[in-house]
Order: sequence, then structure tokens, then C-alpha cells
Amino acid sequence: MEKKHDNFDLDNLDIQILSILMNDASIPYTEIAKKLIVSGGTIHVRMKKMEEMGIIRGSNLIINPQKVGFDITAFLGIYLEKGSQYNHAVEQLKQVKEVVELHYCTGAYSMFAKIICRDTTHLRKVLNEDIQSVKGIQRTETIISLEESIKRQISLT
Amino acid sequence: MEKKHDNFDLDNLDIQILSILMNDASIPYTEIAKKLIVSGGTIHVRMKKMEEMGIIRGSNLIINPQKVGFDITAFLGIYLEKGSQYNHAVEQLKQVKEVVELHYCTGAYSMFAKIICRDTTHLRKVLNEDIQSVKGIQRTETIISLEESIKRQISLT
DNA sequence: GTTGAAAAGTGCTGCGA
DNA sequence: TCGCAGCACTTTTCAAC
Repeated sequence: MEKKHDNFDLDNLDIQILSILMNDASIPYTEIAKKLIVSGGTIHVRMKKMEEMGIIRGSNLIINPQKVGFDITAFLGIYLEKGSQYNHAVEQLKQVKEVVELHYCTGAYSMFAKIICRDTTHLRKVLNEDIQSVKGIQRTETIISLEESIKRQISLT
Repeated sequence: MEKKHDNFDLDNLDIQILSILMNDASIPYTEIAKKLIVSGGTIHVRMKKMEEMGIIRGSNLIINPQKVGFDITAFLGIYLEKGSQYNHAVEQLKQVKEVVELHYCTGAYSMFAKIICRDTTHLRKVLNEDIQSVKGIQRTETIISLEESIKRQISLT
């Protein structure tokens, strides 16, 4: 049977269950079952299968960072002296809790990070004290987000 | 009473509840109550308060994009011809479902996007057909993520 | 694989302190 | 403001299809 895209062992029902829960993980299985016209037990079986397959990583409560005092989102292009210092730098940056994403990437930068800080003073402290002090990091370029216009999950359909 | 940081009207209990649920939204209130040595009802009241304050945006099921066939994460620096075209460009980019984040930002780029695609063919199609065709977008620079080393929420404590 | 219903666990509400 | 107890709802399991 030909599908539009190869989604491994997932059928349409799986994809639809994921699509619903990706936007709101608190929707009860019974309600999903009604919407997709299957029984609650089926939703449960499918979810369990997808958890075992490692497709589902877990669930997050999404908060508004600004409302808890974190006002600044910034992206950081990081230049490493040598590529071989990557693993060490990752371990160091894991200790910096303001770093919420870190990517090893192509292009001019060796690594690319997303960080969230309380204010400009906090940002400066993280950049100067925490990031720049990591061995192997040569220099960084900072892009500050003034507005987050889109923030969503991928659409599977 | 002096606190380490100003978290608006949140006390330590609120922060601890959020910290737990941000990492796993499926943990039952009763278990949180036991851990923090308060009643389940108290957790409920605090959560309701924070929902009304707009601190809690909702909850997401976190999936592994690679396991559902989305193998490429890329960041896009976008140059606009004129800053005034920002609002229009945002509306256009909202229609491109591969764009999962969009920021209005400082620095060389006018806007900064995160996109998730199935493969290189898909990425090329999104860049050439969907992104470049948006009126006002002059050119883009693409940074492809080869590995996501860190992916987490901010730590409130 | 799916169903439907029973059993176990959790969320919600109101009263009392 | 918090804690306790009862009710409603959800999740989980399982025999049968």
C-alpha cells in the first residue's frame, strides 16, 4: 500500500493521535477515541506501542517564560578553535542551565545555541562568564530575539 | 521577604510545581503533593491560579521527529528588503508548516526561523518554493543542524 | 487489532479548620 | 489559605470478537 510519506510503522490513526496530543497533551484518550471513532482501548494500545518505539519522548508543560521573569531569548553562533573540542564543549555547556538548545551544525559556526535569560544583565553574565570561559570556544555572535512570532510543533499531516 | 529573583507572584511552591511538570506533564498531582509535602488540593489550586495568570500555556506531547521521518532541522537567517514588510512576511510564513519557530531579531538578519524537513529534497523545496517566494524576503542563509546535543526547558530555580 | 466494560487510580469540589 | 473526604472522570486491563 502506497502512502504519501514514509512514516515508518505508523498508520493514519497513529499520526492523527500524535497530531492531537502534540498540541494539547491533556486531552483525554476517551475524547480522542470519540473524535477518531475508535475505542479508548485502541488509543491506549497505540500510545503504548509508540512509547516503546521511542517515538514519544514525553510531555512538557509549556510556560510563558516572560511571565516568570525570563525576558530575553537569544541565539548564539559559536566558533570553536578546533572541531575536536566539540564533545568537551557540549559537556561544559550542559552545565549552563540558560542554554536550552545546542546544535552541531554546518556553515560558519561550529555550534549554534539558544539561550533564555532574565534580562540584559543576566545575558551579559552568561555570555562573559559562562559561555566564553568554556575551553575551545573562540568567539560567539549573538542574535537577540525581539519577538517570537511563531512557536509550534511540526505538522505530521 | 527577599527572594533570589523576582518571579512576580510565584512563591517557591509554585516554582517547584512548574519545575516538575515542565519536565513531565503526566506526573499526577497526588505524586507532586507527596514530593512537596502538601495536599493534592493545594497543587490543584496553585495550578488553576497559574493558568488564570497566563503563566501556563498548555502542554505538549514531545515526539522524536527523526522517528516519524523528519530528519533535518535547519535554522534560517532571513534578510528582508524593508523592515516594514515584517508583518506581511510573518503571515506568509505561518502558512509554511515546516516553519516551527520565527523570531524578529537584532543583528544582520531581519528574521530568524527554525524549520524541520523530511530530507534534503524536502528542504530544498521549502527553501526555493515556499520561503523564497514570500514577498519582501531578499535572501536567506541556511544553517543545518547535524546533531541536537541539548534540548530542554529553562530551569526556574 | 479492536471492542466494551470492569477495576484501579486521579482530578475536582465543597466543607471545615 | 490549607487539608480532608466524596464524587466524577480517566486510565488501564482483559476476555471476547
